[in-house]
Amino acid sequence: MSQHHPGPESGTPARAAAVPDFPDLPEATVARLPEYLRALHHLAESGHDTVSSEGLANAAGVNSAKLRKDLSHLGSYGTRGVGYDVGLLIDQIEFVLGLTQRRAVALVGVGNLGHALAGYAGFANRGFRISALFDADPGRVGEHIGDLVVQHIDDLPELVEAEGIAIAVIATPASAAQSVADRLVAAGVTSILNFAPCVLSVPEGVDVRKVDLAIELQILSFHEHRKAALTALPTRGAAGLTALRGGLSTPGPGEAVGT
Amino acid sequence: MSQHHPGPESGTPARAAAVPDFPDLPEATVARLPEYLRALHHLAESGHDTVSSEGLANAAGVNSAKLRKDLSHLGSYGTRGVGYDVGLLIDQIEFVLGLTQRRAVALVGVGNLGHALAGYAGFANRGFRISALFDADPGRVGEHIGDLVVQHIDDLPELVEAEGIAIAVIATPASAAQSVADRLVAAGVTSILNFAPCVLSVPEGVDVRKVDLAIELQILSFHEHRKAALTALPTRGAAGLTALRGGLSTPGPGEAVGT
DNA sequence: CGCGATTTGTGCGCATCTTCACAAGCGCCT
DNA sequence: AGGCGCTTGTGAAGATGCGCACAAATCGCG
Repeated sequence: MSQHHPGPESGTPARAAAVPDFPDLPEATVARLPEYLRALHHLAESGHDTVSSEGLANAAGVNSAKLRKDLSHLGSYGTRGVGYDVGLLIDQIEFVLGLTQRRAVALVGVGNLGHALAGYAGFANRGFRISALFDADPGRVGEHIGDLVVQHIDDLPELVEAEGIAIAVIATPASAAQSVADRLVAAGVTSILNFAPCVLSVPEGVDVRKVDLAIELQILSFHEHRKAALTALPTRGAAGLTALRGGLSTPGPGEAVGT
Repeated sequence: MSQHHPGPESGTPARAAAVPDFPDLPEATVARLPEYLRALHHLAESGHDTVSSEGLANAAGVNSAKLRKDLSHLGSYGTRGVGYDVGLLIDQIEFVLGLTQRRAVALVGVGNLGHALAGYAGFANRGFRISALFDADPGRVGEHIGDLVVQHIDDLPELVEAEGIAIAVIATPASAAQSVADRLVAAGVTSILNFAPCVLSVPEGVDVRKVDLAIELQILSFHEHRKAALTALPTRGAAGLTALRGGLSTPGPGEAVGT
């Protein structure tokens, strides 16, 4: 995974326009690159050297035209008539995402969810290293989780500095989240992943992404409600119900609905 | 969600827009309603009876015009010159989201993450009840978590039927996720929240939402990379760096960077 | 009873995102 | 060498979403 991106100038011919490599990608594209990356690693492990846009698009669950346009923003790394070089594309995407070196991440809040996140192998496998755990509860400080020890949140500044942490995860109750965010920012953290169900207010220049598990379920609930209304009401809707409940025998060509 | 059909006229009356209670909300609106709902409950607990679009928009972290447009899709539940009735709005949103009755949810995969999700209070507080836990590992079957007992996944069909489960959460390793999804669909589940880092293929009519924790971090990593490039390069960029790292003393009026 | 202050609901232009469709490029085969 | 089939990269059209700005509606007050 820690493959090196091609040398600054050597190797491939000069990047079109890529001055210091900052293509200013559309947000929608950025959000999909990690999915492509995961699919590419999977392909690489299966022994594929090249892949067509159609093949990669399938593996990533998107439309092939969209995938090509996304990749075109990174530069021209495909070969017409052939496809994309899997290894090269992995390197390029990892470079753009800033994953050429493993990033240190702090995790604040070692409760129910925090414990699970601290032990989640998916982070370690995909470019990150949980470098420090924090909690405000003195009863939890000192606890060992994996090969880390829970620190008191007052020690945040020193550890952020020492470990070179720029990204933090908040897994505290909502009531504590804003205060924690303030302290993280004060300590120098510039990106926050927030699992607490609340809105965070942070200074300009700090990025916040939010994951709210209940919200995801509520969105699904809406669609359940809608499906129920559609199959119950329309007189000609009987076919709809049959299709819904009966379609299970053909799990093949369905569509996964993402993000 | 599940595939819009571009062919408007033929086939089903797809454009029939308004089923009595079904406003055909834009997806973007649906995704925000839960956030409004959370903010409204918070306001209600603080004793507010009414709230202006500006106030609610602040609490939910969105633009007030956007909020008004979102709510207008539900109908006219505001009073000009006054604002929105908090209680009424809560009822309306909960109805549209299908939360008027607590929904039963199945959780498959009682590993690291699954344990945390099973114990997550946020589900219970916001319209859901985890009604059954499943795992494929016989070593885990029978384990007590909260007041539930882990069932073997072979018992899925009976319990889905008995508990009236329409929504399921997948918290298994990626390698098992597709197979689990197939079995869920076969058992009658029509909405899936997938925590496994892989693309699920499901029949039409089944909704899938995906939460990939590593992807969220990778998106943040991209922005970190970009910020680093921007502050390192421009000669006059010293100011930018100062602003970034030094802005901590004024955590007040900042903006959360979303979506 | 009418007026001004306030706030909703929405029309409209702009931006972003998606999808189609096709020319240009590449490798292979004859 | 030349033609042929395959795949990329992209222009353009369409869809969706966003936010401004303002008319319409309501309340409270003199």
